[in-house]
Amino acid sequence: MSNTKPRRAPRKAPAERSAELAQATRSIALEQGLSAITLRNVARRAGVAPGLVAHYHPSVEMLVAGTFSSIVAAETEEVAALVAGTGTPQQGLSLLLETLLDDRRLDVTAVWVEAWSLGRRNETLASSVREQMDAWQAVIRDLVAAGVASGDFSAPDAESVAWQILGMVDGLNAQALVRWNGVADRHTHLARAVEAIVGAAPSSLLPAAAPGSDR
Amino acid sequence: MSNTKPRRAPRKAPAERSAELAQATRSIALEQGLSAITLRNVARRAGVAPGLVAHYHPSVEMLVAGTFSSIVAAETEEVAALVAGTGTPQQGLSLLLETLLDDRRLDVTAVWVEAWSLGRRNETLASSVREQMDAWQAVIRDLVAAGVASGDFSAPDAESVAWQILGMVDGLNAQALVRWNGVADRHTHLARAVEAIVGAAPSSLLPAAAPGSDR
DNA sequence: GCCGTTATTGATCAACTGGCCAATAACGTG
DNA sequence: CACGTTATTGGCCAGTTGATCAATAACGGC
Repeated sequence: MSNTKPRRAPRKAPAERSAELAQATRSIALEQGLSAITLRNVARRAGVAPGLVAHYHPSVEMLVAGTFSSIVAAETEEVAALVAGTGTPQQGLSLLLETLLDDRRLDVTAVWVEAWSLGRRNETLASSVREQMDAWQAVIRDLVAAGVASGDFSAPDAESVAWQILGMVDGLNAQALVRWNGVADRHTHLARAVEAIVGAAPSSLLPAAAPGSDR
Repeated sequence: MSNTKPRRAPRKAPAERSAELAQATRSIALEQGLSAITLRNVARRAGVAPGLVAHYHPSVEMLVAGTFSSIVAAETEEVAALVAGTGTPQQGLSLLLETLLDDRRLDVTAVWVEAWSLGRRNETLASSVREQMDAWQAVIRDLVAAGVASGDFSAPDAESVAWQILGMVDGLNAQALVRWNGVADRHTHLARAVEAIVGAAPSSLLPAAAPGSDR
């Protein structure tokens, strides 16, 4: 009753308020897209006045770029950590492909695709996009290089092959964004394609056999 | 001197004016993106008053969707015709991959990527996107099916494989949009990957040998 | 407890958007 | 030649956007 109209947001430490705004902005980007990041939208979700958002982020362009980086960097680190816990390079690469094709990451894919477009008019964002693409490529490249070192892969150029794999994954995900239920066996086909370009043995990148079949 | 201020655009036949507006809109989309399609932008480029654009296109949403379809359908037909003129399925598929990775088509790729994002808020556009993706997939699917029929390919599911190839190509192109000079040997890697998923002989999809080497 | 610092507000501004419409003028049919 | 049709205009409206700023109020050091 009494707080149906909270006239003024409680004063908070800048670090705390800044974190709140960042979280509000991230959730908007994931739910409605990067282009839904406006001073008023962010302010409404955070429960503050529009001017306060501008106070913390004098430029919306930078807020968009920072939010993009925050979202995708978190995913990169998460997947990299996941893959780092596996044994052989084949298992690592297989798990990486399986994870990236997971439908639950479609919201992040949407952010990627929108960033590619918006980067055309927002140079700050474009720079962030290139940075984050480099980070992704490095994860894959290291994995491929490890496989080459162990003799499991035979790709002569891990750098180039990593870009190629990244591009394929992005394309398949973007496609799933529009035609979510179109393709069957995405993972199987992708695994075969990746085996070919990294020079891995056929079927060596297919998902681990069904649980219980080898025990 | 006399025509520095043409007060009024000459009255033209509706079909002619409509074609002019369509051309103006297409050029804007290719140069500045689909989101630059506004009543005033189109009017300025066509040399008419903003109201006239609204007169011919009561809904901007539909104008955007129509322009998207016009641009990408032209490309699909062009490439389909090009491929239809080749001999074997291998040659056709190889030429298709080579053509689609051509840097000169980046402006069309940008339109594709933006359409994927804008389709989220423009249902008319989203519908057009699905339609044009289907058209692309059909071209590839027929090519793969022809190869299976001739015994050159062994893909069990041309439908699914075609979607996969389309996704890969789109992803690599979108990547080139941002990192235009990043990857070397894009075509070679892609050809290997496609050979694997269509079940073609190794190197059978590489570009035709250097002129003179086999003659 | 006083006071400077600053977090927070809400209004305002210019610039843009799509859509609408009365007025104008050029065309083709009669 | 007259007249109805309609291509074309330009202004208007309500909505959105990012940015700015004076006013307010809460915090923390003294």
